[in-house]
Amino acid sequence: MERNKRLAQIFERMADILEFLGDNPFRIRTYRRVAKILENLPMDVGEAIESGYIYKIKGIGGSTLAKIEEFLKTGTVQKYEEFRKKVPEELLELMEVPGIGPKTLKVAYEKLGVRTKENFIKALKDGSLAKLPGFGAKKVEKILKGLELWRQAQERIPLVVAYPLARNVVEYLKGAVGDYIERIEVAGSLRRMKETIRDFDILVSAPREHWQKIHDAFVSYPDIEDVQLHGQTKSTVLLKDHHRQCDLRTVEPESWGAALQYFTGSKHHNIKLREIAKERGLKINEYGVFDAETGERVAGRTEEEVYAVLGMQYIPPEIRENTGEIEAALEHRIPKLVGYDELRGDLHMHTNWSDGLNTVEEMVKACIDMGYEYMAISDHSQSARVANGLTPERFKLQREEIERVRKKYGDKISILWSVEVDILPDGSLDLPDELLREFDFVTASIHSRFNQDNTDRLLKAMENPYVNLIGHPFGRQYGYREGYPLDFDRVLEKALETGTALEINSQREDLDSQHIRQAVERGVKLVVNSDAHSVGQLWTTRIGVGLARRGWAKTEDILNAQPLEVIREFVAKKRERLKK
DNA sequence: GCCGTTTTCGGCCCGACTGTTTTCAGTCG
Repeated sequence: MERNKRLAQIFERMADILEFLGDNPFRIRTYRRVAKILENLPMDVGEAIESGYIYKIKGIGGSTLAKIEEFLKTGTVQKYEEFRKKVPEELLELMEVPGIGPKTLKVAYEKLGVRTKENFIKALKDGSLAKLPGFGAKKVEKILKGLELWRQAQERIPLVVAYPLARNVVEYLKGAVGDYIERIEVAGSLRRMKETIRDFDILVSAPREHWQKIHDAFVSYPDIEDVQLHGQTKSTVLLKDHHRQCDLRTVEPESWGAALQYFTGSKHHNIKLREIAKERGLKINEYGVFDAETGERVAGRTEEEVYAVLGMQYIPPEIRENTGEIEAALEHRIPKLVGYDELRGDLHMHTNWSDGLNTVEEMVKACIDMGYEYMAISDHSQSARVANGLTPERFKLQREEIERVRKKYGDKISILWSVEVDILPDGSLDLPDELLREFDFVTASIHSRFNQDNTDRLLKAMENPYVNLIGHPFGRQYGYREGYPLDFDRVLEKALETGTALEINSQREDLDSQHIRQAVERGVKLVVNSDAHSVGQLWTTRIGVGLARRGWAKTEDILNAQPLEVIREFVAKKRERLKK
């Protein structure tokens, strides 16, 4: 899949260059769309061509196909190589800066001879850009501010970090001006549960006479670094935490659904939606859906209404990426995704026996509060020395404590005795089979040698009859640490063959939604876990369910959305099948 | 660039805000 990514980058880059050159905007859009398609291709491009899959994709035409074939043959695209000579790479980077667009750069390039980032900043500061027609002091100041913002917001933050930050703002607003608010929701990429987040969009519906009070309260939020915009329909602030930009928009209640749909995006999803609306003689914007002829309002109060009037099934926010969901909704074949309230248990958490903060009893009480029917205590095994991993002897002592807690809380929740056993460099496990067979559920994970391809290591671990789940398969922490190289296709195949599940690790965001979608399509079972090291981290399974939904996972795809008997059966079946 | 039982040519999503304008261009989401 590396090739897909590289090719997608080429198309994205060509779009940037064309934008700079002032080319036909629709051609630019096409290139960007192609890049997006390639990124989300469920198979390698070469395979997509051989199998004929690619010919069925709408949006890939003759000349795109020729470029793809050229790339497969020569490793590059001639047209791209030509384009590259026309613009300094450094300038293209600046297009990501808020306030700087292609036209600004082009003027600087042509009128001032700017060729580098440094040149550009100099032109801003010495006033030479401000003198040009169409520019002025304020514009320059805005761009300088944008540069600073860009530097800080370079890094998108992981969803699991962003989520509570946005929630805090919402809770604050509810407390401060809740009486005036009819509805409030975080929209944007956070609502879509995208793996990483750049900024927050908060949407409020309220009668117009209260809007100003709501915006006044918003810009008085205590953890603000800077107020950038303070209007009565839209305000923008910069939060201190991670320098995130946070927008607030207010709309009339009759526009709530249309606005929520609009501000949730994604952009590609919305564009496609409007095309369809247009075909049907409708016009759709953030205020509602209207008859294109008469201007009469046909929908807008709820999101459901908006999709229904377009002849579509309701599309859950998590899959609004224009990767097939719109076509599916038109044909009413969007599956019912696993729900946020459907998790019946959490199968991965640590206690103070290894590197967790809380006792077994504290974790159990917290899981009862979460409303779980079952849970698994899964401390580290011995070779995880930094994590205070347990030797077989200490596991026996731990088991005795779990037995004691079971007696106390057994009527409220089923406590599984589990382990996160280390997969050693040769693919063998850190504990003997005689001990592994005693556990109710076994998760195996890699915690060493992150720089090598670990495919064979994982495959071997999956062949052990007592291993039920591979923990954080890619060994990554989204936004912080790239995972090791892995042949995911082979992992999926082996998982299916051996009856082993793969973990959606909520805090690490490993797997990501594309992997999840592949697993779901292949029929591999998944488990959504928190990997909590304290009671305060148990909530994060909400993130994992969000990722699962982004990957189109249904209830039956998620093992821990099933009754305990199903999990017991899953464990027994593998042991039976691979009996030694 | 792509696309088509209303088109193989002429379309291609939509609105707000800002700054530099006196009617609009550029940028953003």
